[in-house]
Amino acid sequence: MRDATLRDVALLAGVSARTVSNVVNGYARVSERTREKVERALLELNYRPNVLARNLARGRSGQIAVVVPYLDTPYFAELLQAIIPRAREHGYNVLIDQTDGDAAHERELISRGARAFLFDGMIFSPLGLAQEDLVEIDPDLPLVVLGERVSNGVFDHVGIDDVEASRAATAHLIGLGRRRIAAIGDQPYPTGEAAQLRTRGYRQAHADAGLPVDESLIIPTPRFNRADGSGAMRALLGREDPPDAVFCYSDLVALGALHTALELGRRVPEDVALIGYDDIEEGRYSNPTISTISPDKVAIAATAVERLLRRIGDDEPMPGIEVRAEHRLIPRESTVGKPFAARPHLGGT
Amino acid sequence: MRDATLRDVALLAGVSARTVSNVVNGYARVSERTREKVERALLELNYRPNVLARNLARGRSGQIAVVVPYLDTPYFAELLQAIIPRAREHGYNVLIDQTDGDAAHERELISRGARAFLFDGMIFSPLGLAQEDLVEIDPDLPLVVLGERVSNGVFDHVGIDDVEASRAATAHLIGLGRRRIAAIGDQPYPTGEAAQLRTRGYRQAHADAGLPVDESLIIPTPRFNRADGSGAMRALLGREDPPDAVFCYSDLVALGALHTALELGRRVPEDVALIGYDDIEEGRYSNPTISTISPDKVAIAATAVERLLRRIGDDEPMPGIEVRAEHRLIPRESTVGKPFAARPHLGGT
DNA sequence: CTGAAAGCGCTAACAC
DNA sequence: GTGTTAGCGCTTTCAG
Repeated sequence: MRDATLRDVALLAGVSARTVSNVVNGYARVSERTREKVERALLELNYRPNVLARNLARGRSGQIAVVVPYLDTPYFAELLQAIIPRAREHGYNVLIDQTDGDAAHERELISRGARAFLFDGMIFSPLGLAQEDLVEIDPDLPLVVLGERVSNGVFDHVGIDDVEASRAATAHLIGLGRRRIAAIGDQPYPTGEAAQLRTRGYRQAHADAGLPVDESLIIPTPRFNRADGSGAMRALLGREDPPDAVFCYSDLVALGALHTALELGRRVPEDVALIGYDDIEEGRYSNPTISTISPDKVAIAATAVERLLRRIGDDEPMPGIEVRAEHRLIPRESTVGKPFAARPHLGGT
Repeated sequence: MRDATLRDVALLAGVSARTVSNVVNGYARVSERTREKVERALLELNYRPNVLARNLARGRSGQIAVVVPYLDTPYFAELLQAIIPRAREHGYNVLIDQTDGDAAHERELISRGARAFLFDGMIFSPLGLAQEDLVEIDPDLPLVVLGERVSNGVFDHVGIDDVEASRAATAHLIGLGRRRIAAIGDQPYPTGEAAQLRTRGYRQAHADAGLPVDESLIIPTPRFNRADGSGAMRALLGREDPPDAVFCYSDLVALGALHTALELGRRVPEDVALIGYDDIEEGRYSNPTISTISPDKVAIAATAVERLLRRIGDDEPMPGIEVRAEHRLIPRESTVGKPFAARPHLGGT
């Protein structure tokens, strides 16, 4: 049997479609008697509004898109986990897409998706697209960008202060007495802005401490994953003058680096200390556990959704703003060692 | 400026909406001349079909829902990663939802979502819902269930042979000479069918080897995550007669157990060997790496999507079938030790 | 407070 | 081949 439509309900209740609609959506005041009649009919026919029709009539899709480069990157998975319930609270469904960092795909989504009424707005974590590409987006598309870009005034941007966080991470290593500190994850090309901010913080920490930067210790990697960290670490440890500490641009990189360091017989942190970035759960269970920069993901998710819905709600395009979420440094075993184990102190001068 | 509609294009091209629709959708044959005219108009107006309107007219939503308990569980993330491109190939968008294992939420999705035209079909990995709950679903909802349930004939089911995989995992440990083998992850209640299948395989391996099962070594856990594995391992190692091997019902459980074993000063695999389940990437980078049961996720994803689309396409409800995906056991360091390290052999009698 | 009716933009009989 | 047109099911303006 076909599902009941609004009209069926109206017929049964002996009222017009308009009134049923009012009841269903809680719009205008409906008299007590009418409401009861309608509600009985609603129940009897087990009515469910057809979302498609509703949205067509309303001129919106009721969905927001969340676009990330990779779904199986724990950081994004954890972020999504926080975004979905927030969106749902506000009656929005979440359409997820992964771009694999493909610039064409990212551009396509930005230019077509919203216009096709696939979604009303988008939370976007760009990878393939450089800052300059983002200026060409449709200013009518409600957009919130996550991560390390800076708003250009047309979309909102939410992220942490990457330069400062990276500076703090590097300073933490310096404070522990490390002097040859490598950095894994630089991306010295236009789409690598995220990485470059971290490199900047790394340099700044060195400058603050009056330490020179050995450029050969800054290792570029195509992505921020385990394999990248592993490969870079292997190269670093193969040198005659290996580093005594490494600032990794993601926890995944740190985990890959850790794996390889141990495999090659190095002790962590005694021989080489490691700090990551993102604070994914995995880093709390590795052996040793990974020190990290912890961005406030819940706040990022909540802010992103809140800003996006506000943009969707406003007809006038509103100027893009910049939101800084909190972050903190969490020292764990990969820099400060096991809590109760007796081991030589490496810190101090 | 408002976006161009089909009608605008028709007007400009001097044809009817019908013809434009034909061109856009590649339906009936259109004469070369007309097609050209239309395509020029299409381009000139930069036309994009309104998906909402199209779907309303077609009576479908063009979306499939993928419902998993937790998005930040690597196994699900990896599965989703494989599902999304498959669905997209066929022109479907993927709506993702996480239920947190909440039975009410799961039931709600099953009963309402499709009827509201939110999605045309659903790939579902149930957690809160017991097998018996699934029989009550709308037989008209195209549904593919993932994981450890068995099809009841109304929906399709795709998964691996859990009993056999679990038997093999346990037999692997027995073959290495282990005799006191614990199992972490049992769930002796109606919604724990997944876990129970694994326990069954565990028992079977013991029976095959003529070994008794120490019931106190079967540790139930509420979920399959790191914290569960860690807690269970702590309890096991606190006993006077600790196990010399553990079969963990997920890699996450194994990773948590590993963390705690090392923390308590045990050597893995010398003192206690560990095997997991799922083959998530994390297990290939842990120290030591985790032996595991590897389900063919790509095949599972492809099969699930393919079956679902077939069900969506068929008007007649088709009988649910059972699809078994491949799996294999991957021995890694957590059972067989480091490849080149000199260490005492524990195998043999 | 409620009814009638005009769309939302597209698809797909049904004609010609 | 192509045009006409009646919906898809809901929202919402305009009357009353």
